[in-house]
Amino acid sequence: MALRIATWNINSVRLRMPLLLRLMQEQQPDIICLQETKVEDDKFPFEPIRAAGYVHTAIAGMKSYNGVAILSRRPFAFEGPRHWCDKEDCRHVSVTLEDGTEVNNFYIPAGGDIPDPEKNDKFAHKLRFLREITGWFESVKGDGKRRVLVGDLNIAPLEHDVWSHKQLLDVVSHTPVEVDLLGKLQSSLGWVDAVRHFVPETEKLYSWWSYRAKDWEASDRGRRLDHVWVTPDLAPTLAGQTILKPARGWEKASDHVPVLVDLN
DNA sequence: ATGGTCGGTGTCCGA
Repeated sequence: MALRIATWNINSVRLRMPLLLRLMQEQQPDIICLQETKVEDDKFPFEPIRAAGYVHTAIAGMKSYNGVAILSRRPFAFEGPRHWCDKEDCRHVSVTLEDGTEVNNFYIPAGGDIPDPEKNDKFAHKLRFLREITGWFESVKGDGKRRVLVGDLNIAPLEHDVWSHKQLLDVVSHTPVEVDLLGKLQSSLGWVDAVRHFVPETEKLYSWWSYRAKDWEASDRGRRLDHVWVTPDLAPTLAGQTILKPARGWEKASDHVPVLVDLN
């Protein structure tokens, strides 16, 4: 059975409900993983989402910051949110589909501006978060479960995942220390980057463009911060990818665009 | 080298 999964840092699910409905109609994903929903669970806008056919939901939200959600047309089991770094800051939900595939949706800490964990607690948090989830996946290695990992990982690992490798080497999201830790996370279960599976590493690829550029499209100073990974047993089922760049030009756009992957 | 813009909330913080 085919599965289309989408990940999107929506930057407020309430403000961008019309865009979420547009994504559903245009792309017909089976599963949508959202980050930065920025809403408490009792205020989550279930009604329009259910009406669009996404009747299965797993959410973990808080006031003002962070927040993740999995919206699905397929049934799943939800074991509740997981907590990392001794914080309940709504950065991860995972569910298990009926065929046993586990879907993990992460919002990894952005890490602030200064790429030094000694001087910047936010960067220290980002590095610790990466180490903790790596340890978690290493601990479940060998359990035979098929897994998908998606989300705003807030790291652009490859040279051509950023507009200028040289100019971003000291910029949080592309520094060697976090790229190295993302590589260790990727090694934990041998995760396959489902988008780069189809697009050569020599080709520029972005999923985020800053709000601060006068003309995001003309300057095109993007970064690929949003990812879809699958465990090696799922790699043969990969059928396609879409980074929905036009969504950056939608009215009242998020600064991130949806990333979609098709599995057979 | 600098500052630029968003969203949610509250008169700033985090991205």
